[in-house]
Amino acid sequence: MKNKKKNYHHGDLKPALIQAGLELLEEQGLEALTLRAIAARVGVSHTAPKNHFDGLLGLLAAIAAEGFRRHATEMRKGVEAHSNRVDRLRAATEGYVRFARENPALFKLMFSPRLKGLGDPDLIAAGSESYGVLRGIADGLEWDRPGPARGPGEEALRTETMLWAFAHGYASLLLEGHGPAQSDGAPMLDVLDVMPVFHYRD
Amino acid sequence: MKNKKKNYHHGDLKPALIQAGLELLEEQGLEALTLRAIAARVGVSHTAPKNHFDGLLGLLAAIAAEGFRRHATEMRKGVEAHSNRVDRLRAATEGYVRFARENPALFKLMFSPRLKGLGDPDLIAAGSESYGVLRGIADGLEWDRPGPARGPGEEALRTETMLWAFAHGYASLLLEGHGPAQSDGAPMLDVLDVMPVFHYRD
DNA sequence: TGTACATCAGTGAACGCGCGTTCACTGATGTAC
DNA sequence: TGTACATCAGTGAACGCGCGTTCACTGATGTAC
Repeated sequence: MKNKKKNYHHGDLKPALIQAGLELLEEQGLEALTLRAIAARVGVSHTAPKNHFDGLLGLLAAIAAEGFRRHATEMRKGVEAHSNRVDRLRAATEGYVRFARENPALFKLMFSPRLKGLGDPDLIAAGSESYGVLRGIADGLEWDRPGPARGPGEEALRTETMLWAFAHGYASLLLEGHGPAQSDGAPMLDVLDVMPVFHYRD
Repeated sequence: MKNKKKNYHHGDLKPALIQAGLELLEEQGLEALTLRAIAARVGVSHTAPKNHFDGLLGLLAAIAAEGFRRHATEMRKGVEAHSNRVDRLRAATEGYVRFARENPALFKLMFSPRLKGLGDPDLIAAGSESYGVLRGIADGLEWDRPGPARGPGEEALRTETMLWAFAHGYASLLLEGHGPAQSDGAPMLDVLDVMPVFHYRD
């Protein structure tokens, strides 16, 4: 039944469109992600997605949500191989950057301002899941102690902010080709060789 | 002569187009930056820019180059107020982020992949000028000493990479509204309260 | 000082393109009886 | 077991939109003599 030729109804169009979008992103980049191109890849008319998504933006949001879920998985994968908390943090950071390197167009889509204003619940939940990985690991860690003492809540937020800014910035520079020394084609220093050293407050 | 009404020739069209582009960016964002819109703002037909720029991309490159020059200026402004090297570095970082906050669309254009592949010499030079500010200030500074000892060249590259990743990531999260705690509308922690502490190697 | 003429800078109509959306439709499926 | 019918999912032609580019043109300017 599933492989019957020439079904008038596709039968599984919604996930098929998301999958096609992910493939298109990888092969042709963010600008190629149009309703017509995605539908054509599935072999369906370009008006068919309207039955499953709220226009192009709805479909893009679903693709981005899947991206955040994979992003979270990529970070967790490295984390679970370590028990030491600092090692776990380093593995998560490495996963953050690895995901961006291996899925550059998807990474850009995930952080696209077009989707931010949409308020799509699935996308928001997936984003929180991804943020939660870094957040959970960073909690209780510090990397230096400048300034006055802080409450544990503020200290945690500070660590998260530092870590996200660094990981996100490293990934962005990498994708944009704007990193130090990259103008002459040299590779960027490895992220683990550059990231701050964190320690666990006793 | 300059203010004569209804001049057939504009007389100063090239810089006027760049200025109009900067204003459009500020008022309507990156997506509004089309040949037609820029030309209309100057009061000229939308084919006129062809006489001064190599199509839309050429004009965008000129606008981005002006952006990098202002970016460099913004960083230098804070730097010159301090003599202590660590303070100078912090001021430069603050300038980096302030520029992004005050010119979000221009900042995005400057790092747009569309322009990276263009190879426009003026744009490359302006980018290098901006990079050079952080690079010059970061040289000789470190923020910790993990791992084996390094040569001074590699250590400098490491400091630059760390600093750019952090500043660029902080600015990006800020613009995208994806920072920690921002989903519930809370402001991000100040960049200076979050950035790593650098010290000067004796 | 005047004239001829080449060059420069801007015009505006037309073009082709790809986009998302709308709309009337139709084939397939599921359900009530 | 069969039939009627509502609903669902996909079709394909048409539409309007804004875009950058092309093209023949024209008004203004500068220069040679």
